[in-house]
Amino acid sequence: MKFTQKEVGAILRRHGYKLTWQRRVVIEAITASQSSLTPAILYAKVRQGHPNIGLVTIYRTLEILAELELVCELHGGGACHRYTIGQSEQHHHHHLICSGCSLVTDFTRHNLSVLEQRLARQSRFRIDGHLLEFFGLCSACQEKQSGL
Amino acid sequence: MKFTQKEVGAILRRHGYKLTWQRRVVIEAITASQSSLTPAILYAKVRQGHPNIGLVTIYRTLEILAELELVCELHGGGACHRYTIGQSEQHHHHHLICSGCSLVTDFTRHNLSVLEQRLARQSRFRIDGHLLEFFGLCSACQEKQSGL
DNA sequence: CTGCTTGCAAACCCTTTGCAGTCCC
DNA sequence: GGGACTGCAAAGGGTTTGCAAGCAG
Repeated sequence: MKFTQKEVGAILRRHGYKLTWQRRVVIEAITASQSSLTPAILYAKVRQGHPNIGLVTIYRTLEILAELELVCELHGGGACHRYTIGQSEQHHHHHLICSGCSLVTDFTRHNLSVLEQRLARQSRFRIDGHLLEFFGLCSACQEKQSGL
Repeated sequence: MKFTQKEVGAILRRHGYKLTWQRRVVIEAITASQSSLTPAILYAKVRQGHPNIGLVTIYRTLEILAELELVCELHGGGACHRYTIGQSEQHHHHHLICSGCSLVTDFTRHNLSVLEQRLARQSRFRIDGHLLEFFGLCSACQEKQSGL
């Protein structure tokens, strides 16, 4: 399951970070969004309800959330430097990203450890991590496209 | 197999691009490198032998090479915005990247089409592509690390 | 109250663009 | 010789930093 706003806040405080209203608002915007967000988009969303927040705060909050692995950074399909809310139960999940609306769907089923072990053996690498993303068009965006 | 300098040059000309000495030099540096390169690193490498080349030319050449899919853009393990030479025989290959020296090893064995079809069915996405990278330490960098 | 946090402004990348001169084909 | 290409300089966009004021705990 994806992190809830409350969980994220609690983890922040557990790590000694203060829960300012600015951070609450940023966290709310991220957890409420089904899609991936750039700092600029997040800034715009947050500004709608809270015009006094600074862009710098967005960057600094995202930095903390990424450090605590509460958000995931996305890369594929031109989505570089976008963030989406993380998963609370398991770390090993991957993303399916819509190129149209940036909707993010998580999937966990696929296990890459067999491949990882074979690659490590063949290449003599010590493998520390991987990045797996799929991108395409979600059903809503497919309909929009065919309707044009 | 990875593209050779000659192949890249020939493909460029076939697509109507001129083969200037600057482009030759950039292509030589990329094909000769076993690792992934940022524009800045590539610029520094090329400058060693050719101090008059401009950084702008590096960017413009990389743009063309990326468009023709002669180089691959890497993302994982903090390697965002790095490039490595592409593969001539098959398009479907993935990368194993060393976090220490940026060495890139290609692998082709793994087939994601089964997973892709299942995901497409479950999510109702039309899947257009994917990104799969592994990162870790190559054997040389493991030895360096243990020697410290 | 104390020190972390914020917002502003400025600094600081990295990357792109405009333009006159150059060079490949 | 002509049009694509290059290099310089400047503009542009995104991200980070310094600092005084503000606020959570």
